[in-house]
Amino acid sequence: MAVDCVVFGLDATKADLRVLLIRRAIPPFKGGWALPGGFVWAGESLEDAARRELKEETGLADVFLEQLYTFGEPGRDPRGRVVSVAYYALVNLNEHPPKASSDAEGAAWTPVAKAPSLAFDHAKILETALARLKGKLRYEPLGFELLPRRFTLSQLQRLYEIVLERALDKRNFRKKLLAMDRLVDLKEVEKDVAHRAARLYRFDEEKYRQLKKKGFNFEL
Amino acid sequence: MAVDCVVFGLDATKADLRVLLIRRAIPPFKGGWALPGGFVWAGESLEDAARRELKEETGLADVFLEQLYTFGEPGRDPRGRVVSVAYYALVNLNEHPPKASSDAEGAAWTPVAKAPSLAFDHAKILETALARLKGKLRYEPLGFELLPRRFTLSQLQRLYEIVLERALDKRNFRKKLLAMDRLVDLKEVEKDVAHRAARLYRFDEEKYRQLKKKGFNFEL
DNA sequence: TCAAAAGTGTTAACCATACACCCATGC
DNA sequence: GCATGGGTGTATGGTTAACACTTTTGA
Repeated sequence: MAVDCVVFGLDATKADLRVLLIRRAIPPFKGGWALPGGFVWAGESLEDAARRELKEETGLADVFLEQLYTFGEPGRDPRGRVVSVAYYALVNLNEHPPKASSDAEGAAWTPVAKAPSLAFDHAKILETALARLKGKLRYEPLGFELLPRRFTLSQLQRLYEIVLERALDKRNFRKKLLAMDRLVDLKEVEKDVAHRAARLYRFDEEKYRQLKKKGFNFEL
Repeated sequence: MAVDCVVFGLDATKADLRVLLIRRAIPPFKGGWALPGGFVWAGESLEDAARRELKEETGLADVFLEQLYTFGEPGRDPRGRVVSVAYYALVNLNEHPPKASSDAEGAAWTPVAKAPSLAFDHAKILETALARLKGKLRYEPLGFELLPRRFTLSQLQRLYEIVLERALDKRNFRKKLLAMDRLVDLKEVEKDVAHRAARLYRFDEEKYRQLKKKGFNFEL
């Protein structure tokens, strides 16, 4: 019984979506790239195991984490029958620089488009996670997890464009998001930018939870 | 490592959604109601295990089956740590009368609204499956799995109304579904009904698969 | 003064919704 | 002939989509 984590991060400056990979320190696939993960302990819940492995292997803690899918084909692990429950996590890359430790000889934020070949069936897990992220972003405001707490509307739009892989109209995007009334205008602007400074916003989680309970629809 | 199955069936005549429950033949919870399921064999995939258990305990085979969620809280099974991968299945109740066998002393189609208390954390699994069914029905044409191969538009509408738990407008429903162009008019009508006979349709799976590849949207 | 990104409204097409009556059939 | 459910169209309001220019700032 194992868990694996697909951790997505957004590099706001370089405009690409990245995934956190580790180099395996132990066989099988020693030295190869893989998703962070490992075996579940006896008294531990699956989500706790995922968070523990994430912490151990990459230093990340307190991130958005959700169950993705369970992979259990008999031949997926050369050591024998290992069923793995995959989770996906979303983090803001700038606030969460990863550091390597114990099980992993290193961790690296790799652009998803350029991911190397991965150990086990991790390529398939990554693909499943990407599909889920794209699907979910369209009707739930997951995206905020990938941004800093204070962000501009352009950053938010860029995020949607990167994940959904298509261009969005600026005016329509703003209209729609502001109409959703989930954003709080912080009445502040960016500093030290070489162009007109943009307003900063934050996501209003409280309002979001209330509306979600009522069955509100957040489709983009 | 176990699997459990939430099998939904639609009783077209009585207009309710049912779930297939078994009476446990062995401890723990002997004699209590539970979802069909059991342990995964060594060389078997998770989905194969789910199908096997379904066949053994209820006689059902060749049904629509999809992974739902994995439940792994340490205390969920009194025998010790058992992680269970839950699947949900959709069947047409009239074409699939269940029969009991081996592990189960009986299987019964129970209206979901009146489900008895269930063994293990099966109530939670059922709840999760219901939420998934409702959510998915809105943007994927899952519903056809619950109907006979040949059905009327009224049957289809009733299904949506039962699962989504709200009334739908007849004219708008027909317009929308016919516009989706996923239904084949069989140029036949019902027989032996005490009112005007309705046209029969079938679902066009081929067209559906093609459109799905192109990212078409089936929202109702 | 230039470059770079922020910010802002209007129009037209489309889609969702609300709504009521006649039709075919078996009893 | 009546009860039952089948089948049909239109008008309105709201939502989405397309589209271009001015503003602010720092270098």
